[in-house]
Order: sequence, then C-alpha cells, then structure tokens
Amino acid sequence: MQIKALSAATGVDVETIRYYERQGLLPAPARQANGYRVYGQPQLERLAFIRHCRALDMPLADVRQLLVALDAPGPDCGDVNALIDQHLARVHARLASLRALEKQLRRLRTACNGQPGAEGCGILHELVAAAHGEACACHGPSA
Amino acid sequence: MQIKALSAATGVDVETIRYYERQGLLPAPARQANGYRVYGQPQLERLAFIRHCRALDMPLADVRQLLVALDAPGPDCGDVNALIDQHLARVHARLASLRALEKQLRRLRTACNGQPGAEGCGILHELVAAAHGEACACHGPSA
DNA sequence: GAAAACCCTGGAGTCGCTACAGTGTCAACA
DNA sequence: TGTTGACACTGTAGCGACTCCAGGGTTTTC
Repeated sequence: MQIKALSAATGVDVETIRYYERQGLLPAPARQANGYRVYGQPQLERLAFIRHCRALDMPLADVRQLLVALDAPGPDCGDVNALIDQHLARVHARLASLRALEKQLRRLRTACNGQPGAEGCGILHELVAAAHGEACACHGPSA
Repeated sequence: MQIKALSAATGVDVETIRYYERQGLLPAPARQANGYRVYGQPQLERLAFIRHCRALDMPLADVRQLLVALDAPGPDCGDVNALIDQHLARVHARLASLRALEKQLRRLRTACNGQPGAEGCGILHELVAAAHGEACACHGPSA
C-alpha cells in the first residue's frame, strides 16, 4: 500500500500522514527501491487509532502517550485514565466558558436598536461601555 | 503612560500590546525622545475595547472590522450585526460539537475495568476497537 | 559606579495541520 | 519512443494569537 492508498483507506490527507511520521506518531515505514513509502495493515490501524483520538479532540501529545501505552504495556492503566480525565476536564472547562460566551453574545445581539448609522449602533455602544468598565449588556451590571 | 503602565492598567501583556500594534489594531503611538512608546486615555480605551472583544472570543479579524466601524461610522450597523451573528453561529456550532465530545469521553472513561496492566485497559481496547471501525463505547454501536 | 528595572527590535517557537515549490518516478497511450 | 498525467519525494512557509528570547539601549536607584 502506497501513501495515497493509505490516505484513501483512512480518510487522512497524504500530507497529514507524512506530518504524523515527522512528529514520531507513525514509525518510519519501509521504502520501495524508488524511495516510496510502503504501508501495511498495522500502520493502517495505528493511523486509524490516531484519527479516532483526534476525533475526540485530544492533542497529539496525548495521543503520543496513548501510543506509548499501547506499544509497551506498563504496570497499570492509571496513566491512560489520568489522561482521559484531564482531557475531560479541559473539555468541561471549555464547555462552561463557551456557554457563558453564548449567553453574552445573545444579550449583546439584542442591544442593536435598529437605528441606521453606526453611531447609534447599540452593539458598538455596549462594547465601548464595556471597555470603560461600565455595565454592559453582555457582561451584566457587575462587570 | 509608558507601555508597562498601559499593560498594568488593562491587564494586557506588554508583548501583546506590541503585537496588536504590529497587527494594526492599535495605531503606532507617539514616542519619547529615547524611542519609548507613550500612550494616553484613547489608546487605553481602544485596547480595553479589543480585550473585551477577545474576551468574547472574537478573532482579531472581526475586532479589526469593529474598530473600523467605530473609527469611521458607516451608513448603517448591518455589518456589525452580521459579524455578531456569524460569531454567535460559530460559538453555537462549537458548543454542539463539544457537548457531543464530552458525552463520548464520559462513556470512554467508564470503559476502564480497573484491571491492572495496560493490556486489560478497557479504554485502550475501546480506542483500538474504534480504529477497527467496530462499535466503541465512545462512538456507540452505529459507528 | 553598579545593579535593577524598564524599554527597544527582530526573530523563533507554539499547535495541527495545509499548501506550496521544485524535483523524481512510473504506467498508459499515441 | 515520446509524452502526458498521476503519483511520489523533500523542504519550507503559512495560519492565529500570542509568547518568549537574544542582544542591545536607557533610566532610576542605591
């Protein structure tokens, strides 16, 4: 299997496959006499594993650690658990801040009074007010 | 006010202030005889405006557009509205995908059977199974 | 006079790709 | 046999929004 075939089989871009190799996530594959990379089933599975982790939005550094755990099974899977937990915590935090953000934007959106002219634009007024540290529709009276 | 004072007044890192200047978000400030940047109240407000937008997670390109609208009030604030709406849509989409992600990670987390040894690690098994295209705890039986 | 704290510029690093430029190789067809 | 097209290779630069550093100059304080 050449790189294009691997790409087609996994849906991973050719450039991305070479990138993963450079980053040490995929081991350097065998080469044909002409220098072309050749892949087999194990590499395909490893690549699919990486993509699944990426689909879970894990950073490559985490994926690397999971691959290490996979390659050389250590004394326990505590590391793997910790990694997933950390990632879950990150996702959780990001979720909370996005939720707050959405609320703020919604409020800000309602600030447009529909008057023509940017001078009368309630949104810009709100943002400027916020810059002054005053109460603003999006951050509320406390901020 | 020198750059450090502006930084202290706004909570924006000195490097970031210079970065905003390079990016054209802050106009080039006046300089002292020794070449040091000098800032006044208008720059402070502009910087606060930028930071508020950033706190709303807007990309700098959007902030730039808002600053243009602020500097040269155009015929109407439709652009500003459109910008906020687009941003809201982005936040919304990201929120949905993060929610799905969290669910997947939670399910994956429960896959650890607590057995010692990474060989028995349910999480790694799940991830490998997913790589095979089999049903996995995190993506469910359909994927 | 020396040290600490501030300022400057310019460049490189982060992350996870993506997109070239410039070149080599191979199979198919006229 | 020549040529076209699809594929392969390497190496480098770009994205966004910073962040950090090297290598220097200036100002204040002791």
